[in-house]
Amino acid sequence: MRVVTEVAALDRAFDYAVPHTMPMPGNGDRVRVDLHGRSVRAWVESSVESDRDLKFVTKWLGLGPPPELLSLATWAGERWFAPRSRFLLAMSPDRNITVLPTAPAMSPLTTDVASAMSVAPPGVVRLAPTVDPLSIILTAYAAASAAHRPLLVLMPTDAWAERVVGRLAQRGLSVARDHEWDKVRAGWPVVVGSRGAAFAPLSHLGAAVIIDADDDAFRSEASPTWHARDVVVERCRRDAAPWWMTSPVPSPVLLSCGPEWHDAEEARGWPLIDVADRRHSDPRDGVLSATTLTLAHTALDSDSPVAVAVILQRLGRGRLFACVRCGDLARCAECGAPEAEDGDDVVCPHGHGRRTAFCRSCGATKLRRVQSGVTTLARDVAAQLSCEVTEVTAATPPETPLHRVVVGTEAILQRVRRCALVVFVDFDQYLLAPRERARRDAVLAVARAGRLVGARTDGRGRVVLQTRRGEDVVLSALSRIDFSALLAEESETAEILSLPPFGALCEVEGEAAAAFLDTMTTTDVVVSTTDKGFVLHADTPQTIAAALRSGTRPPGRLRVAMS
DNA sequence: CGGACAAGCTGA
DNA sequence: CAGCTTGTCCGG
Repeated sequence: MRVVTEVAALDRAFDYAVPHTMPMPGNGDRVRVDLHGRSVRAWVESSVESDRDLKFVTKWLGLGPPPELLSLATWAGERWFAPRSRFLLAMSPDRNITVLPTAPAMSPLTTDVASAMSVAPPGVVRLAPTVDPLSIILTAYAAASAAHRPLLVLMPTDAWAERVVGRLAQRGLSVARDHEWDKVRAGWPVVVGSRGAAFAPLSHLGAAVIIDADDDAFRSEASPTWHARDVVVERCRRDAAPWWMTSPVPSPVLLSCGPEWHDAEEARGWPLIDVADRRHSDPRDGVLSATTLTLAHTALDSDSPVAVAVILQRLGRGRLFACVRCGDLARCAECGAPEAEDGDDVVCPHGHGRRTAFCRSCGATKLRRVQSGVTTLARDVAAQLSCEVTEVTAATPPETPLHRVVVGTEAILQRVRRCALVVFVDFDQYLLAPRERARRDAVLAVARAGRLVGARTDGRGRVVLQTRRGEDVVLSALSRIDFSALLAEESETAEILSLPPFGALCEVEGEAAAAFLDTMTTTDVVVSTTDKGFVLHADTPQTIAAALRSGTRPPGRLRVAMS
């Protein structure tokens, strides 16, 4: 019997004999074996016999992934240059499971549920942020039940997944959460989860749905940096199952996965968006502009428990300098990054040069160090609105009671369900950020904010973007709810730079990186250096993975992040 | 990865 | 030469 061990550094198969007293384990099952003096857990890969004198399997531990998924783990390992065991672990239960419950039959849709279905065919669905995705999920369920196979649904957060479970159960569907491993493995009709559910142990998919597929939450932040979108598309391809993936503004990578569909009335599903241009505002105004203040007071008159959410995208760790007179932040003229102090000068942290310290907005020559961050902002907002505020960051415990005004980072968009007004205090932090992704992040943040305030057709909530920029492609796209120019530009940049989906890249970092790359024998990848390490470019991830496999790993730390 | 095994060092 | 450290090898 051939097994794959849990030892990540040992990504190869070993053969063992099964004792006569033990029933023959199935492929994918978990067993315990002795390996070079230690006892390790392993997955059964195949039952091939060997004529060598083999050690015996010590114990049968329980069920593992269905046999059909073993090759998916191999595929993922090759795709993201990682040991198979990492993915087999993601498909396995966290405790030993030896028996499975009996899965309920797939119930047909009742007529009222069927009438709530959308007609979107499989593919990428451009779905305005406030539009309820349930109709897409039900459409996919209909497809899955026709094939008598389960539906897999991925939501960006666990909280949202939990709400979807409730709503589907209400409609009479038998739903399992992804962490209910035994139910999933037994073939429950619907499985709902977040990113990790991409590896849910279903032998075959009937259909799959990813809501908000462009959300960052779908990429594993730890190595291996796999993406749920790619895993689900691959699973659907293998099972010949249809998939639906939604995004308010589908990225070029998402669009490369399949055909795109959208509603002609799309703009109605976006919130009302106001652009508060602060270029000519009185420098003595506070952090909230006059326009914002008026809207905030209207919002406070509403019956929404949380009325106003003020969001500051977290600033970099460096010290910030602002004009003593008008308060404008010292920023690099080229890349927009906040500048740092160096003697009497300020310098760009990205090496775009130095200049004598003066304010670009009002010409004053005196800059002072300012505290950036949520606490300062909260104090200023409280003073301007003369009311109590609650600070909300990722560190805020979920049970914290909220005042009617909340101030904080983007974590607010996860923490607050509804409010009347969302204010992006310094929207330029997105627009001026040097990162390639910043503009997309800006639009997605506004889309998320839209879910708190509701659609423009409801006419109640709104989103305010405070800016000092005049012409900007993001601002004009959001004002008109027309993202075609933005998408064309994004796609063009990706094509010119050979970024996904037009090419693949991979970051290689760590003390062993340089020595490791030297051992590679392939010439199909282009290696360039960055401040942190190296970036590999090639036509596909498979090309990069093959190049990496042609090398040998020297001792030392090595981090490989494949796109 | 981490156990096995060999070779090297130390002190009585 | 026992007892311990350090380094390399390799796993069924």
